[in-house]
Amino acid sequence: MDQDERVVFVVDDDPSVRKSVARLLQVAGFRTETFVSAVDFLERDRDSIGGCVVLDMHLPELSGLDAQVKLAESQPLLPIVFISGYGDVPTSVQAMKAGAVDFLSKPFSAEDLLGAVREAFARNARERSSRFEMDEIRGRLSALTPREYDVFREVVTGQLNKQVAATLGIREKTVKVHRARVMQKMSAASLADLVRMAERANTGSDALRAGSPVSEECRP
Amino acid sequence: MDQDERVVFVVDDDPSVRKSVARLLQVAGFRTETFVSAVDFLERDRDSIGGCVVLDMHLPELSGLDAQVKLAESQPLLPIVFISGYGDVPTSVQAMKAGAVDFLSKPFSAEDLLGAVREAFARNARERSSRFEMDEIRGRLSALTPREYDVFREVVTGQLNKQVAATLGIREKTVKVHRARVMQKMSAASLADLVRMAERANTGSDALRAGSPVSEECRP
DNA sequence: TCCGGCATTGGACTAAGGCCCACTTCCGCG
DNA sequence: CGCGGAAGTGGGCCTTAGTCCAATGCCGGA
Repeated sequence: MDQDERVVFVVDDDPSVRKSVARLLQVAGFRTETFVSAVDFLERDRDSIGGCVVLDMHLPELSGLDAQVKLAESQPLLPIVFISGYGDVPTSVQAMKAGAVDFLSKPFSAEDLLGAVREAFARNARERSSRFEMDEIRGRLSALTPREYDVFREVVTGQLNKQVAATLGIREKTVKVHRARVMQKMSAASLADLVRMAERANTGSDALRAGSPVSEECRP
Repeated sequence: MDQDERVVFVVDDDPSVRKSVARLLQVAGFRTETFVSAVDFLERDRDSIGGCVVLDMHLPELSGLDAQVKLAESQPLLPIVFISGYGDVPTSVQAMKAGAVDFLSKPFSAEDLLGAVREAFARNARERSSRFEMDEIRGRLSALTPREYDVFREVVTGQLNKQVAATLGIREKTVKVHRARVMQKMSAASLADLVRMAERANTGSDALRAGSPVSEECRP
């Protein structure tokens, strides 16, 4: 799913735009797939496919913004480059706030589109590799038995075996056994490794949540 | 610099806008300061002040976008809420790409402005606390002697004292001494703590850089 | 019912880390 | 030129951590 599974999905109801955009991207070396509507596109199986979406803002049935929301809910997260004929400011701002890579007004230059698509690819690659890493860690984490997980949590917060034993109400000896198994199952060469894994497994989901909730700090 | 040092800086060349925006924010409980031009604002001493900026896009001398760039170069990083009379799409997109919180077209509703300012405050608070934490760590880090720093780097990658001694060409005994001092100076209660500090000290500057550079992954 | 996974503990032993104290060398600074 | 900080070295002692082998009790599935 690595190299050639990187596609630019072009979604526009105007055949001439689809054609010209697709050609432009193909000439630049991108693989493309075109869709007439967002609904069509969303029906396509996108599992384990990387790349990005060039999405027209004004589509029948499902608008660009709605498609963006739907896309954000599904896996894998494909960055969006919007293109729009008579784009208005609020729409473009909304799109950018929702994480779009760029918002190009037609007519746009080839350089602008290619630049945006490249940026989208880069973003997708980052997102992808960080997700891959996290899935890897989570997978190993799920292979831990409940008790091992208990020990894991305590250990990565810096507790000594003795302290872990006290909190869990077991012998220090037992903690050692669990701990050794944790290190094995997590493929951690050292405690430092384990701590780093714990960090990623957390910061990952936090990062996704960050930004939206209106917390306490926004009060005047 | 905590509670009351949170100000909304309102920058607009139109007196009536300044007045109404300031009043609106004050009624909502925000402290405000108004400026006629971006140049004026940039001259103000903003050290250790939190809050955000409500910035008009169309200003004489220095435009909103230019002011945004200048502001991004200086400390502290104040989130920007743009307001614009006849905003065009490319400008708004550019502003959002450069990290603006929102881009409101005049006339805008009180709710929209207040919502944006609250979001900006929240973002500022997050940025601030993470920066504070990082400064704290960096400060301690800079208190380490060169040798201690060497040991620190090796230790947080999970090397055993023996291995550290080998790479540095010193006795394991000496490593232990340095290591102990590192733990003290960094106020780390455990190796896990130390590793986490090392992570933050790194991810911090990385996070700021991320997003802009066009790396290798963007090729088709 | 028997087997395997899980949790638990024990003993013995080695390696590694932490702490206390003392001592030397080098180097810049007053 | 002496002083102090930084670095390196050493011994001793204790605590922790890691490892190998072994064993018990529990529970659910074949």
